[in-house]
Amino acid sequence: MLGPSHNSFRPIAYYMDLILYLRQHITLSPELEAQVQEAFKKEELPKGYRLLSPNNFSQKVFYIEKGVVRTYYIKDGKDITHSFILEGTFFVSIESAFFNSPSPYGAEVLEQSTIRTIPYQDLEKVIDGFQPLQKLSRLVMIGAVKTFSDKLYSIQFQSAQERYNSMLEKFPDIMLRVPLGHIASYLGITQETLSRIRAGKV
Amino acid sequence: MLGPSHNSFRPIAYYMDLILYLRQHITLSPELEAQVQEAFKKEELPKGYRLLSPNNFSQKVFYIEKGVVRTYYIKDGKDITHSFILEGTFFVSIESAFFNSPSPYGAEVLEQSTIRTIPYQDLEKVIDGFQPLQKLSRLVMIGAVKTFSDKLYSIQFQSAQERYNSMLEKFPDIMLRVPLGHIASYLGITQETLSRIRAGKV
DNA sequence: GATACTTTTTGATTTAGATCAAAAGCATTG
DNA sequence: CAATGCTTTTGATCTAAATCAAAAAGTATC
Repeated sequence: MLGPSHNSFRPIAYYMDLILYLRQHITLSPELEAQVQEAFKKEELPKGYRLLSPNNFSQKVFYIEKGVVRTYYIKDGKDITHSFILEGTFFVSIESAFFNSPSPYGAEVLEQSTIRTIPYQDLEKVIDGFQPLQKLSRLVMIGAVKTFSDKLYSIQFQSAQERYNSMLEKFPDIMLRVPLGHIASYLGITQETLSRIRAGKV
Repeated sequence: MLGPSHNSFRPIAYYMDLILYLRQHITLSPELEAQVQEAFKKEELPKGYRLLSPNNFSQKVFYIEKGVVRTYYIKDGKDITHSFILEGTFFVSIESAFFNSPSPYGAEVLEQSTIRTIPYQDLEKVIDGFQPLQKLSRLVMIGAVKTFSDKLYSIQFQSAQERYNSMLEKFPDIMLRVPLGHIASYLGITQETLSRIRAGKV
């Protein structure tokens, strides 16, 4: 799953239109803009809507204009949060789109969200036709690598307490928007431990 | 640190010339080939050679034609292996090259190696000039994302024993080429624990 | 406002793996 | 082939966080 690149200074805007997002990063010709508008289908999705199910194929690329999406997988029957994806972020199942295998992850909408969707094949065609998009797509990938690299570091080298603290610092808003259990599994700890950390009983 | 994309079926070739590598993935015009040959400086580096030091800047992009490189960082005074990089792989400090901050990681040569080097700025220029390279660089990024994603999964959800087993399975050669201590820190465990696992005393 | 359901907290116990310390194996070198 | 310096293994103890179980708090429903 290619997720957020939280590292890039994300404005605390609760709406990030796709075209505006692109304009922030590259110069859009009217032609490209039209193609993007056309190619990315826009949908309003309700809380709980399942964008993809674990162990299924999905070659769709999503862009969150508004809302929160959670990706997760099922390990030993338990639901583990893999990432939270906020407005202004692309995501896609790496496994499905790039490696042609089923996605181990599922994705569900946590709040009523506005999401734009495009099949990966179509996106590739659009990208190939426009130089600036090629550059942007590389940047998006770099952001994703950084995100994973940072998360790996935190899981491998930080204590539960440290991870909680830095999450509070980096994403104070997410802590308020999603239930504790999801936060805990995202941090790689149990809900009980997270509860104890919050209570300072640790 | 952008590391290996082990997922892509890497041949057990102990030499992977840069041009041959590129030819496997894209069509090289004679012009592009000449530019690549020119731009990537080739060096023979001895065991122990330090390609980059933790907490320094380095905007260089490396490609391993032959040998093994280890990236690591220092956590609480301890040297922790972050990745092993084998022949046929590009790597670069994400932090330095893309985010303009010092690299938390160092990199050292573990065996006498043949390595090609290019400043990131120069590489960007070459990439921008050639459509096929743009595509390839996206693929390399995707591979890196997958590698991190997989490693994150294994650290977060597999036991030490499981991680050891899957490493044995995926990279039997690496286990024979590098000292145990490096393997252990790469797996996120102590050398003692790894030793016990190997002895089946766990 | 009592009933049922969900989420969070608290408590007791267990465990995987870390830490500390030392012994055993293995190489290199003079 | 002793002497020295690594690398790996073994042993004893400790600890962060998991697990299991239940209580408390919060929210929604009739």
